[in-house]
Amino acid sequence: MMRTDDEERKEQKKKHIMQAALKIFSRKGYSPTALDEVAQEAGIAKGTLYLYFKDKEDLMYNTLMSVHDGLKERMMEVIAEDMPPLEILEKIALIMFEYFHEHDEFYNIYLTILNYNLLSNYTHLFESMMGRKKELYDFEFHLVEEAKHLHLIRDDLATIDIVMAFDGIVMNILDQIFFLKTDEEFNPGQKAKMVMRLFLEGAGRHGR
Amino acid sequence: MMRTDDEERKEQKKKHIMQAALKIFSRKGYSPTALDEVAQEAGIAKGTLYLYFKDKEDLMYNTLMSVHDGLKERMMEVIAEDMPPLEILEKIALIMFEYFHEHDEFYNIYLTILNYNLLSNYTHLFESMMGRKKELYDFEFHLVEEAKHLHLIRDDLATIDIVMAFDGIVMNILDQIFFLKTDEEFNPGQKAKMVMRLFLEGAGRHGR
Amino acid sequence: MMRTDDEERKEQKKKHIMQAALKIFSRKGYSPTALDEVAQEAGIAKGTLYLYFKDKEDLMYNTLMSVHDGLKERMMEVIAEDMPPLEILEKIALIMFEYFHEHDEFYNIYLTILNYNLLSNYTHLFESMMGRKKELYDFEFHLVEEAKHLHLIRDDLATIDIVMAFDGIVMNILDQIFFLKTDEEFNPGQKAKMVMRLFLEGAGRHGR
Amino acid sequence: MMRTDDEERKEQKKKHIMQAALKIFSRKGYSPTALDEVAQEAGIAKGTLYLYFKDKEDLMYNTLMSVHDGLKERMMEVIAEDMPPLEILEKIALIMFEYFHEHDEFYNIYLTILNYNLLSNYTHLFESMMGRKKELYDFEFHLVEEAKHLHLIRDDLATIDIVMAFDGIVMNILDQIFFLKTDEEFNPGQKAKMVMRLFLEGAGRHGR
DNA sequence: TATGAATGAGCTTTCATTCAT
DNA sequence: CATGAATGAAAGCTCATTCAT
Repeated sequence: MMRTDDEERKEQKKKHIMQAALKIFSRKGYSPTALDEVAQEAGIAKGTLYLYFKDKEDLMYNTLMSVHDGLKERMMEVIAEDMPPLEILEKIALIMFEYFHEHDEFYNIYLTILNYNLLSNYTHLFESMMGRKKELYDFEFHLVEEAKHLHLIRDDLATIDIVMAFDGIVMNILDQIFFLKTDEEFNPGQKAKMVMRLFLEGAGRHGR
Repeated sequence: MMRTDDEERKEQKKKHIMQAALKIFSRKGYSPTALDEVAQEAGIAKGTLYLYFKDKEDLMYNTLMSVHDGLKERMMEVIAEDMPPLEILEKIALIMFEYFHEHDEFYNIYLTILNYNLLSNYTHLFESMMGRKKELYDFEFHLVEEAKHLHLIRDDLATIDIVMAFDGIVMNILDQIFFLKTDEEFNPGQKAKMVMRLFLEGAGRHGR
Repeated sequence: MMRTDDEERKEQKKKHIMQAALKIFSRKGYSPTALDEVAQEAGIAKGTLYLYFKDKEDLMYNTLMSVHDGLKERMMEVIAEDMPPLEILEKIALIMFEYFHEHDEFYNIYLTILNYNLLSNYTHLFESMMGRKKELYDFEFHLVEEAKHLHLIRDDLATIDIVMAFDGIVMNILDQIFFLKTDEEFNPGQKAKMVMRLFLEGAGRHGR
Repeated sequence: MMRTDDEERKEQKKKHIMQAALKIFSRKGYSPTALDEVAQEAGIAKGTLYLYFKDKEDLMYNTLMSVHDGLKERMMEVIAEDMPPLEILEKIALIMFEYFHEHDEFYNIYLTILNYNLLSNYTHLFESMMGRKKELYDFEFHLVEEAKHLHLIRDDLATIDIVMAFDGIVMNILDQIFFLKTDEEFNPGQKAKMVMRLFLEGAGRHGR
């Protein structure tokens, strides 16, 4: 089946271009990135970009989505496993840490995703990313609810607040890696455990 | 004193322009914002912008700084008060909630500030914002250390992690307002209290 | 008579402004000169320029003309004197050397005048300067003709060519001062004599 | 060799653009020339200019240099020939006359070159042109020195003055063509001979 | 399929000129 | 008379997009 071969090759090249795009977008942001530079990074002609992507926004869109797909896939595997909700939450934190630690360049873009508001010119991208984010929140929401049910999570606080707190801790610990850049080696597993302790037990010394 | 009057007026006009700039920058981000639009929003001619600001970046810079100054001032007042560290932390959360709730447009810009990486083209802005952010972290760091000393905060976790967690919770709860836009009226005081409970006690049901 | 006083004052101020304009125009040329800078140099507000001159071109025009008037006046005095033609020519050279040596800033502008072609956008200025230049040529033409008549100048060459040669030597010796900037003190009288020798006797060693 | 073909074509197009640029620059001077007009003259889009030249100054620079290269080449050929110094000087005059007569538009630009002072904003251009001018002067200086040695040129006058005089005569005779525009056909060879006679023998009637 | 030269709309910035004070 | 804030046309330059090869 030649067709499939061709498609395979095409898909491969798309990936190649998106890798280059990720690098540049992540370094400069969307608007300041010139497609010239992306093409150069990918080692192709500028015109070729348009054989694989409709326009600049489409390139950005696909790059973001594809890169986010990697994260999502890893998340899916976890969800599929039959584990207690709090362990899943820890896994989520772990995956975030691992994934971003492995994919340096992804991080800035991911923040751009979350910082969706500034992309509001680009409706399509905006709405898709919004959807993705909500998906994760929804899943975490579901986990927390389940944990509440199992009396693992306090039930005197709104689930949504708890979800936001969890997500906030994870994201900021991540930021710590990229922003503060402490010398010590980053250990995802250890950090995920720490996050869970902070998240579940709190920072206070209550009674202990 | 005529001089002062003139300067006063000039300062006033600068503020006026920055308000317009804030609106547009916050809606579109830096690069996609055309100064045409800012001028129109401010009700002035494009050329007039250059009487008050050196160039586009200078306008962005001053707008961000001035708007952040408002927040910083409020923070300063709190710092000046002689209160226990945990109450100050709560005050910080409160101020964040109040300030951003009052200043809708500020929020996106503030995220842009935090999402500093994408502004790395604009070194001056970048470094100033970096400095501002570190200032706040440093202060929070100091508070947490003090609280540890007073046995109010557990001492088995790194202070920096605790600070990041606190900041993360606050920021994400904020995001909730703007992103999730739940119908219920946002009550800053209540939210701040909730944040402190979550932060100090954790989300878990341990023992209770 | 108040009127005359007023006019006097006005004329004085015009001169003052033109002095400033000369400085800047001479430094930068016409187009690159910003009226802001002229106003600043003159110590007045930009708007004030328009009370004395119709527009930028008018300012340039008057500045050039007025400054050229100074030279022309000196020339006139010479013409008035009743001297043999060759001595008048030497006087002309002398005046050029003296005048430009005294008025540094005038020189560039004067070259601009002569380099009239590039000012062809500015028709009025162009034509006036053209007229001025022709006047001088005409006078020199007349002198050479007279000298031919007196058998002081060879008559086997076209008068116009001789005039152009004379003017060319004078102008280039001038250039030498400003361009080559030899250290030795510039002595106008001596240079004028030298020019006349070169002009009349030639550079060759014929027979001597 | 495809590569060479491409480069050839590119070079050709560059030349084409510079021709258009020369036309407009020569008509209006540097600052008043709008690139729009150059593009129109060249029959291309404005953006295309930037594919061949870094910016406006680069276009000006290359145009001037390339056009001056043509003259310089012709000069080089003469220098290469083994001729007596005075004949070389005559050749130089001849080349100037021929070259400028053939290249109408070049002349104004050339004056601009010489009228270097007003280009002092544009340092790079300025210095290069200054260098070119000095080169010619140096060569002429060398010729005159040689001629002095051969007792062809009087030795009671400074060589530099003689050079300036020669150059001045040539330049002003040139000006005659463009400025005075006498109807009679311009005959470069004849003019060059006349210049040499004037230059060597002088305009005076001494003894003859 | 791939190229990269060419385009031109759109941007930032400058500055001669005006006019309310 | 004098001011200088305000204007807006016009310039240089960039870059996403197209298209002939």
